[in-house]
Amino acid sequence: MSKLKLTDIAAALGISPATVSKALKGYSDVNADTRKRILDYTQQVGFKPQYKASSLRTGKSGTIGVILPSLQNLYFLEVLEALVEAANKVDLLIIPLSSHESIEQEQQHIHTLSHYGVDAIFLSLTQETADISHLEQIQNSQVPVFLFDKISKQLNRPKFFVDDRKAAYEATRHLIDQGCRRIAHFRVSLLAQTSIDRFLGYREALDASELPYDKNLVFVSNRGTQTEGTEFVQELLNQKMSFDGIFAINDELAIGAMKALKTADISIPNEVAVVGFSNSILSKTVSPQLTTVDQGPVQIAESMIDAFLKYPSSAEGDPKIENLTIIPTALVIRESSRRN
Amino acid sequence: MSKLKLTDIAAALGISPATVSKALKGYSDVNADTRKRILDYTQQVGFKPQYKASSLRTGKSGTIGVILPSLQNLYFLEVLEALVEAANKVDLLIIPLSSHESIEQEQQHIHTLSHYGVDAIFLSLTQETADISHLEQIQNSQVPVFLFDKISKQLNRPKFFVDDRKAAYEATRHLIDQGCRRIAHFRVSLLAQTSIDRFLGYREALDASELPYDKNLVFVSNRGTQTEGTEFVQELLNQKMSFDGIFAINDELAIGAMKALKTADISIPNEVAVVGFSNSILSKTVSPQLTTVDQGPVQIAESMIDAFLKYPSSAEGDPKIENLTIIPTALVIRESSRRN
DNA sequence: AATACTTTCGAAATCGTTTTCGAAATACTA
DNA sequence: TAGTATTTCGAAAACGATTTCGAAAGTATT
Repeated sequence: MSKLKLTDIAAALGISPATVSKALKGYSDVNADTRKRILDYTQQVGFKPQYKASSLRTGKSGTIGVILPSLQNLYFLEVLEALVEAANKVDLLIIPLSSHESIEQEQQHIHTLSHYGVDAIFLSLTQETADISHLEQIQNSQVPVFLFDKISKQLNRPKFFVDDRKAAYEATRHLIDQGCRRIAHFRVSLLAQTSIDRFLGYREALDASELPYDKNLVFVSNRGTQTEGTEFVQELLNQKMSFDGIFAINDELAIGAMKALKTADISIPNEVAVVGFSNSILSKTVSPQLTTVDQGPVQIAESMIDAFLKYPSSAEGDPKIENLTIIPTALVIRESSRRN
Repeated sequence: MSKLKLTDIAAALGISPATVSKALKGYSDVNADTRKRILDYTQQVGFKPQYKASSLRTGKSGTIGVILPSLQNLYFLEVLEALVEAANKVDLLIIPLSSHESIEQEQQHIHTLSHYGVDAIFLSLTQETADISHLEQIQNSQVPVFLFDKISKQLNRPKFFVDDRKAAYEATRHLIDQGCRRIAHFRVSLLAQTSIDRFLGYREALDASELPYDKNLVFVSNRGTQTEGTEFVQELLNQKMSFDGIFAINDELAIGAMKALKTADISIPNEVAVVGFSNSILSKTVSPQLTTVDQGPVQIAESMIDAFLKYPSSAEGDPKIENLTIIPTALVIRESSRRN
C-alpha cells in the first residue's frame, strides 16, 4: 500500500483535489459541511500532505539548517538540543551541520543547505572567519541567514549573541570580590571575536579595581582543551609566578587548570580561585564544582526561532537597521571560587 | 537575482533541460563535448539542482530522520554527532528529533518524518516501549526504519546495538579481577532491555567466579542521575552493608556514587572500585577518572549509514532474515578501578 | 545503395501539491 | 422578477526537476 495522496482522498470523497487542499489549509471558500467531511476523513485515514510536493509549490520546506563550528563542543550541542526542541514546538525541523572550524566547509554547507531549500540558516562562524568575503553570497542570497554566538559585525544580518565583555567583566569582578589580586587569564585565538571580547572584559575589571595588568598571566590556547589548561598552570608554577585566581575562557581550560592545581596540592578556591565559561555539564560534575558563566543556550535557541517566525515582517522594515539580540548571561557561582 | 533553475542553464547554453539534467546525473546518452560544456558552465555559475524539485520526481530526499529517546543524554548526543559526520561524507543530511522517552512523541515523530519524506528513519526506542503496537505502522511503511541501541526484538527491522550482556560481563569480571568480592549494581528500569541485559551480564560474571548474588546490593534507579547514584551509596553505608565494588549501568550513576564515596572518605579504587557505562565525556573529566564501557558511538553511526546506503539490495533478499549488527564495546580502564 | 545499428538529443509526461480564476449555484436587493 | 452579490467548487496551470520514448543524424554492415 503506497502512501496516500491528496488525489486519493479527493477520489474517495468524490470531490476535487483543489477543494481538499483548501479545506486542509483552512481557506474560507469551502462549505462548512464539506470541510468537516474532509477533515473527518483525513483524520480517520491519517492523511497529511507530503511536504516535498507542497514545498515545491509554496517554496517553504519547514526546515532550518544549523551550521555550528564544532559538534565536540558541549555548548554548541546544548544550543543544538534547544533548537531541536524549540523548532519542534512550532512544527519545524532542524538540519545540523558542522563546519569543523573550516571556512571551506562553512561555505560548502551554506551552499548545500541553500540548494536543499531550507527556510533559513542559523550560522555560527568559525573562529578564523575574520575575512567574510566568502560569505558575501549570503548577503544577496534567497535564504535568510541568522548569525549567532560567533558572529561578524560586518555582516548585515540578524545577530544573536551574549555580551561576552560584560560577562567576562562580571566573572573577573567576582574573583576580585573574593579577594583575588593576581588573576591569570586563559584565552584562545587572538582572532575570534568572543575571545577578544572576553579578554577586554577581563582587562576592564582589572582596571576598574585598579589592579595592574600583567601580560605574563595571559595564556593563549590553540584548541581550548583540558590538556592545555593543565599545561598553563604547570608553566605558571614552573616560572614561580604568583597568582591567586584563574579566569578561563571556557570550562575545559578551567577544568584542566584545576587538575594541575589539585596535583600540585594547591587548594581551590582558597589559594587559587577558578572561573570558567559556558556552564557545560562538565562544570557541575567536576569537584570542586566549577564557577562559570551560563550562556543561556535555551534562550538563544528560542529567540532565534522566534525571530525566524516573524522574520519577513520585521526584516522588510529597514534592512539597514542592524538587528541585534543580546542574550543575558548569568554567573553561576560554585565551589571553585566561593571563599568564606 | 532569483535562484538559478535548470531551465536557465539550458536556455543559456541553447540546449534542452533534459540534456542538462542527464549530463549532471552522468547519464551516458550525452555527447562528451556537450557534457563538458554543461559541466563547465554549471561549475562556473555555481548551479546545483534544487533538491525539493528533484526529490519530488525521484522520491529520494537525501535526508535521514533520527529519533532519540533523549537529547540530554551524552551518549545519544555523541551518536547524533557521529551520524551528522558520517552522513555528511556521503551527502546526506540528518534531521534529529527527541521523543523525550514518550511513546506518543515517538509515534508522532515517525509520522512527521514519514510525511516529510525522509529516506530512512533511525530509531532508538523509549525505555517503556515494551509494547510495540504503536509501531506496527512502520512494519509496512514505505520508509525504511533502522533500530539502534534501544531496540525491540519484536520488530523485524535492521538492528544495531552493543552486546550489553557481554559488556556488562566483562566490566563485572574486571572488578572481580581487581579483587572485588561484593559488587553492588546500580541499574535502571526493569523493563528496558539494555538494563535487563546488563544485569544479566553482571549475574553471569558473579556466577562464573562462584560469587554469591546478593539482591540487597542491587539498586533500581528511576532516571539514572548522579543524585540517585549518591543516594544509593548513602543507603549502602547507612545499612552498613559491606561492598568493595560498584558496577553502574551508566556514567552518571557511577559518578554520583563516587561523590558519596569521596564524601565518606572511602578510597577509590582501593576500598571500593567503580565502573560505569558509556564512556561519556564526563568519565574522563571526573577524578578519579572513571573506568567505563565504550559503546562506540562512531561505529554505530557508521554502520548504520553504511547499511542504509546498501539497503535496498541487502533487504530485498529475504525480509525474514533478521538483520543484526553488533557493535563492539571496549572496557576503558581508568583510575576508578585500577588497583595495584 | 539500402539496411541496420549507435549516438545524441528534446518534447512531453510526471512527481503531489497549491493557487488562480472563472463557472455554477444560491441568496439577496431593488 | 430581473439583476447583483455571495458562496462553493473544480479545471488547469503552476513549482523545478527527472525520465521515457521516439526522432534525427551519423556509422557500420551487406
